[in-house]
Formats: sequence, structure tokens, C-alpha cells
Amino acid sequence: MTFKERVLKVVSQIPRGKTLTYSQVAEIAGSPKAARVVGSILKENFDPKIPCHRVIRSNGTPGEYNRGNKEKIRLLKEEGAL
DNA sequence: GAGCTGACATGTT
DNA sequence: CAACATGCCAGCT
Repeated sequence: MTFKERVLKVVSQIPRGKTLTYSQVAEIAGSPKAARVVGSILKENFDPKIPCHRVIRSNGTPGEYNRGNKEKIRLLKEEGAL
């Protein structure tokens, strides 16, 4: 089980309407300081089972998104997470 | 195993 | 408030 797999699993388990920060995901995955790695992994993953838009920065800003940063914000609004 | 990379975080300037 | 600098660490070559 690599860190990547754990990150994907964690993100896939984020409930609708909720958001986690990259740090939180990294922490749950087992490496609290590997927030960057989390991003690197999410950008490569296009699996619909992984709601990467629910993962945001620690300061509350959305961060980046493979389908467009605007889309990420919109999705969060749709789900009521924002 | 070494080096480079980067969807981050936090502190300075 | 924005730009810059440093630390951090797993993935990839």
C-alpha cells in the first residue's frame, strides 16, 4: 500500500458537502507533512470515484483543479460546502 | 540510490 | 495584500 493509494482512498471517502485540506488528507493518509504529494497524486487521478474538488488548501482557498479552478468552486457551491 | 518535481504550508519582506 | 523564500516529502526518471 503506497501513500498514493491511501490518499486516493481517503479522498474517495469524503462525504458530499464536506471538504478536507491537503494537510488533513495527508495526515489521515499517514504523512502530515506530505500535503504537496497529495496534490501531485490528485492531479494525475481522473477517476470519478475520487472527488478531488473536495480537497482544498489550509487557508480555505480552493487551490488548483484539473478541470478548471472555477469548476472546482462551482462544485463546492453546488454541494453546499462553500 | 540520487536528483528533480510539485493541486502545499508557513513565515518574512 | 502580494511576492519571495524555506521546509517538506512521496512519486518519477
